[in-house]
Amino acid sequence: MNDKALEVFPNLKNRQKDFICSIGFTMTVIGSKWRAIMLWHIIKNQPIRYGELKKIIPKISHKVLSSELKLLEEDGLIYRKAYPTIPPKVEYIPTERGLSLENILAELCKWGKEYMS
Amino acid sequence: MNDKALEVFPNLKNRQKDFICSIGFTMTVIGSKWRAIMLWHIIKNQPIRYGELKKIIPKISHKVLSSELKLLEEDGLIYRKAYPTIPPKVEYIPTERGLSLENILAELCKWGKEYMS
DNA sequence: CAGGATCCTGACAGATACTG
DNA sequence: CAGTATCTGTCAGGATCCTG
Repeated sequence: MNDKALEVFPNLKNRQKDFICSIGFTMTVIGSKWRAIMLWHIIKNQPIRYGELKKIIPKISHKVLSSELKLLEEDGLIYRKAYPTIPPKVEYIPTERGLSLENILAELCKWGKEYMS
Repeated sequence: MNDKALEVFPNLKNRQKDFICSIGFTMTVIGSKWRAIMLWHIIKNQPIRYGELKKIIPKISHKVLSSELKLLEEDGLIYRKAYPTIPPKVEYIPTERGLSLENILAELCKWGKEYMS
């Protein structure tokens, strides 16, 4: 039942096992406190560097930012391009799969805007 | 900045205060583990009774189901209609505001389906 | 600059039992 | 039937300091 999902999202097995419905599955992928926001900004500002992302989302901690970036990468939603320079430089860009969520994120953004000034 | 949001979603002040972007706001409303799933089934099976919802989402516990229902009600996304009979009967139906999320939920469902069999 | 390593805490979440 | 009450555990998320 979830075999296909686990094939495509290998690290999912460490997070949640069985999804009664596909909404639960999608929410496991983007439903954390920061992941949707991060993916949104990565899409809108690609390529974006670690520090820039931190500036755009100031409230997120380094630990959460880096661990969530890793999860997004493991889920194949973003791609991490590291330049072996000193000081290091890392850029993040969305993958095709990440871009497939753009419409949803845009809708989330739009809906929320109606209740904010 | 969030004054309007707090007006319309009074109980939000107990959950999260400042939203850097509207995606974060929307996710606070529907981004929990169960809330999106619950709202989806309430929309699709309205009016739906407590026990029916529990059957559709078997993995959720009574405690979480009832507390999340209360949150959905406080956020004005669903309406709770209680019949003062014995045994009690309660029906849940989406409000206009709840229905305004239907498209988003449908998209979440559609996206997830592509990765499940 | 872009993180990793630790340590810590409260909110989320589950199990079970009970009730008007 | 539709929930509470209680007790417990887990884990996302935060603070802080360290490093190639």
